[in-house]
Amino acid sequence: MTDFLAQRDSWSTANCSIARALEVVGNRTTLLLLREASFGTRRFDDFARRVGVSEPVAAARLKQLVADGLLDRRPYREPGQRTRDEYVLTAKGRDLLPVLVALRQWGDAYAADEVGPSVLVTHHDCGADVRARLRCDAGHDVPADELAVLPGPGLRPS
Amino acid sequence: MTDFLAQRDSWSTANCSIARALEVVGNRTTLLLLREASFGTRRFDDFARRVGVSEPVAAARLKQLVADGLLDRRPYREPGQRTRDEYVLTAKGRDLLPVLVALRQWGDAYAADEVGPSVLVTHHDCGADVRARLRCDAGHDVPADELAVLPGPGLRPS
DNA sequence: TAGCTGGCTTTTGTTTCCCTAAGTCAGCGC
DNA sequence: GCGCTGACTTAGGGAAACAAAAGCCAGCTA
Repeated sequence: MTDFLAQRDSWSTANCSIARALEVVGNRTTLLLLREASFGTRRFDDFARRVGVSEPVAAARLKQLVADGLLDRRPYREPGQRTRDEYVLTAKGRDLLPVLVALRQWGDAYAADEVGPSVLVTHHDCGADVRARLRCDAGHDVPADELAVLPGPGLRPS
Repeated sequence: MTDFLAQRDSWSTANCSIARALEVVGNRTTLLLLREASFGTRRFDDFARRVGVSEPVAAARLKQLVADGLLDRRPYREPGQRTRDEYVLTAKGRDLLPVLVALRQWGDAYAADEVGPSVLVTHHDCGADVRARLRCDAGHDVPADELAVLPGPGLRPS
């Protein structure tokens, strides 16, 4: 980490994966729409109402999420209803679930109601609470102070 | 999940932990400043330059992060230099690391350079890559399709 | 004590995000 | 074929976030 920090100024943040991810989801409304999609919401006006956002904004953000490949838009038909479009998470969108779980976990710990969180996320198979944990590929749980940051192959001089 | 969705409209998102977390960190610059803090950056102008943000914005966001308890501001002194203030992560701020790791992971997978990510996060003790994983308290790894969402104690009627 | 440097603040202007209110359009039920 | 409903789009405007440029101030160094 010390070595890393010493050469920290030799490269730019142009290739930072966090910054790039935030260009796609770095905005409140987008993440809340993904929350709703993960809850199973599919219809346009449900998204707008449940997220608490106006229709023009919901339309613009949903369109962008489809363009970015996080949501899939496809026609569906309920009996006795006309054909509609629904929005469902793609694999790319589902892969953001750890971000949402980690945010919820932090919010539960530091910004929740006194009575507790409004939503519980559990493991469907066993009923236990689900958390986002840092683990290394060798299988260890990794506390924050055991993280090391190193320059990677995509490092660019600034 | 189906039961949950059926009653989804009976409560509001006023007590959503994700929304509350996003009121603190739901903005690109704030998360990038926390990224820098997690890399070990401490000085004001290093934050501004490395995040790529103007000084007024860096000053405002850092002040807010201190007010929110994610960063601690304290005086320090390098030999031969005058006293300065530095910004270091608090426990509350460190608890956001899973969010940053999850974002980086997603960015590495879907938005990284062809040559690879610019930064590697590893376990200091064993050198293996670190990831944010969903795990339940019973110890199982939880894939996205095994998540269940249930109403919690802080649920509010809308 | 005069200058230099780090760490901000002030000013001004632009862009992005979001709102409300109203309008459009397609298709099903009647 | 007429209205209704769901799914948007258009128009107009306010607030927040950001940038560039410049100024201020404290405390070392000389």
